[in-house]
Amino acid sequence: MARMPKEHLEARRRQILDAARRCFIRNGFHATSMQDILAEAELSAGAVYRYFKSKDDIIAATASEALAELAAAFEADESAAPPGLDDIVDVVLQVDRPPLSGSRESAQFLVQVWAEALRSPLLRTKLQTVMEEARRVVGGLVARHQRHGLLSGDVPAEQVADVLMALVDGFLVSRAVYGHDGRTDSAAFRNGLRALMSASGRAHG
Amino acid sequence: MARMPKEHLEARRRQILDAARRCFIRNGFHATSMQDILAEAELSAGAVYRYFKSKDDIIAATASEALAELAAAFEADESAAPPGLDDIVDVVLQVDRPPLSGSRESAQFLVQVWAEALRSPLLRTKLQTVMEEARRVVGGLVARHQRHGLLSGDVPAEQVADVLMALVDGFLVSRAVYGHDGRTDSAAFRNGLRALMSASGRAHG
DNA sequence: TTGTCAAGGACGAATGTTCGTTCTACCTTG
DNA sequence: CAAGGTAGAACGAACATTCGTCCTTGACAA
Repeated sequence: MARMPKEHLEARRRQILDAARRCFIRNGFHATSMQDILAEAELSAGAVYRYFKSKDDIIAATASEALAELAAAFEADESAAPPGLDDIVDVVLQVDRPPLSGSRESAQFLVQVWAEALRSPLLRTKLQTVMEEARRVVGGLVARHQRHGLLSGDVPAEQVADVLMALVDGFLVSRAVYGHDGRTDSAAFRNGLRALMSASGRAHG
Repeated sequence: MARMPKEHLEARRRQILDAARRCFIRNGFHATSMQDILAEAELSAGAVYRYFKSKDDIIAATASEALAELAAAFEADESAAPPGLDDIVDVVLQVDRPPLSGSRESAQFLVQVWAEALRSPLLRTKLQTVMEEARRVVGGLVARHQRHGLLSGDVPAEQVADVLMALVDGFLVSRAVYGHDGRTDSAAFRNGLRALMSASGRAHG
């Protein structure tokens, strides 16, 4: 019996997933062909189909991985020292797998995942689960601030959490679409958010 | 000569674009086939190809239309009475073409457009142009608030504007992915944002 | 250590399908 | 009735996937 070390099996999977991810970022899930992935991974069709049973399988695997990284970034924040509410955007900066990409690519891939979630009920459910958990984490953060009197307790923590989550998503969109200019600099973003958070309560024209 | 009334030509275009848009929302640009569009529009291939020279042409037309609607929503805000900063999200609620969809579908389509902008330089440029203009409008709104002392003048208006723009984008993502629950209710969202904006300036744990 | 072997792994041409698009014949309209 | 509009079959290209073949690997006996 010539069974190869299981680490090589995992390495091949990684090789394929990374290549596929690069392709998906470049062209989206459905405009990249299998041949694109094969070329990027420098493997033959037969080789790839040994590790994944279909293209949809590869799509699901890469998307799930991205969501898992996003979830991990939020969960890491829960146990860590509670940051200021205006640091929330930095959470997404942790979502970044070194060998592949800078944070820009991660943001771009997440945009593709959102789009795909609109047509794949399974992926959609996974995404909703991850964001539900993230909302819980951020909601706890908000509630803590409310208890410390740093934030009005009149408004449900969840509503504020939803705003912060939207900020994260919106920042990801900016980063994905506009790239690395001032608009996607997290420090400038945090600065703007801090200014907004210290506005006088009644803002009306 | 049997030239048909020009209004019918425009009506056919509209019919095709609307059908295509519905398909694109349902399945994304590249997972919907021409046959899907033909069936949805209840037209033959020959008919559709009289009005659009390719599928990419249809994609570009629908995407441009969506961006134009987004731009119009922002520009409408510029001339109108200046709303409170926390009303900014309502701007996107105007981006909604009646016969086609509720605001949910518009949000879903915009997510698809974002994803497509990552692979189409032309669409990307258009999107950047629209958002640049929107940033100018929102930036002016922020500057006005700063002049009235409702917002600190220490921070560049653009940075605050970027945060608000991200809020809009993030709200669109929520609306697209999660649908019509509390999280996508603009009133609740505005409520949360208002709470956040009246936080004490030093928010740190 | 080294030679042998069976099974796992990789390849790439082949397959059937589906895609976007075109073409020709027919119909409708002013 | 002529020109514009429509239909739907037909086309080649490109797609995801499979298959037969060959190569590589690790286990094991000597």
